[in-house]
Amino acid sequence: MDHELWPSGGLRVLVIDNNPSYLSVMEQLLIKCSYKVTTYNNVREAMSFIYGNQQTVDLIICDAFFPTEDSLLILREVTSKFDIPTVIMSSNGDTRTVMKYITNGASDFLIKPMRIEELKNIWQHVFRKKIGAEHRKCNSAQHVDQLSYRSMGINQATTALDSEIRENNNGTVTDIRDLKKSRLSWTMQLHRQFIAAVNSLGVDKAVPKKILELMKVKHLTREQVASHLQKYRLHLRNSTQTLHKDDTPSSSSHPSPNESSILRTQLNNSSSDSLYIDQDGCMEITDYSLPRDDLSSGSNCMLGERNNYSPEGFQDFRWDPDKQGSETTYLWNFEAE
DNA sequence: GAGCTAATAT
DNA sequence: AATATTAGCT
Repeated sequence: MDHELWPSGGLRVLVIDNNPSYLSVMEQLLIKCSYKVTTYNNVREAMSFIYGNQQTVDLIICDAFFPTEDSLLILREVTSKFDIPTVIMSSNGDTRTVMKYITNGASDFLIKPMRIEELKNIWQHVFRKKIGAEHRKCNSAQHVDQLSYRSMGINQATTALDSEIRENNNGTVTDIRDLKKSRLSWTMQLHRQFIAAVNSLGVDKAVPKKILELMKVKHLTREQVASHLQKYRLHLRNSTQTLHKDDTPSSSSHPSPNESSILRTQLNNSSSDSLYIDQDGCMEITDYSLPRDDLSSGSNCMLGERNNYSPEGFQDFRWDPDKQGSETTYLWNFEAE
């Protein structure tokens, strides 16, 4: 692995704060920590600088401006387009605010006034991102990564790696914070757990809250389940409709799919023992028993992680940020016509 | 507040 | 295209 990781002159940090005097404070502190510093006191200029220098900005420190949306905007933009680790700073550290930024991709949240000790440590976010990216690219080369980082004397990086990237036997990501993208990806696995929950409740009795409880997935929200459920029901309607279409061409329509508890789902991946293919080329879920790795089973996802607030087998969702092949994502196959 | 649906935003 | 969020309603 080629790690031209430490830029010779120090990591290049871009600081954005609407208060110029605080900007210079930050600058001095950061220079003491031997970073290279660029400062901006307004968002627009900062953004255009980022666009022009995306390869040479290692880290962004951005104040949470009063119009919250500004810093959120930067955050989303930067994390989604350039993948530059971004640290938010603010004097207001209430949980809700912090959550907002963290869930939108912030690498860290620092509370003003900044202590120099904290700034000394922020370099690790740069490597956390890189490690994360490479880790996802070549799963088999984890050790190489760790070794090379270790050999570079970046002990904290490996510590961070060990603690931040946790996977269990199923290859399931165990903590949301390992994932940089902020959008949930409904993988086959996650969808199966969803289906299992829905089925064990009964299709008509399944509501987001109950499903969420049954799924036992850490950090999954009711809203996300609701959204998925909405789409799932759409899918159900759609496929039952297409099943019945053409038999009553003009006279009546049947908008009510209150059919059965038969669930038709179509999967883009034929590797499941609980599925078979029917005439339509659809796969039908025939085994409603719960998958081995989700609810009910005696499974306990213990891998000695520290913040495991789930003694009873909670999982985090498994989303893969750079899935190109999408071999794990669930596909809704609607009729093209 | 929870849930549903449709519409809209990202 | 998939997911998230919002609005209007029960």
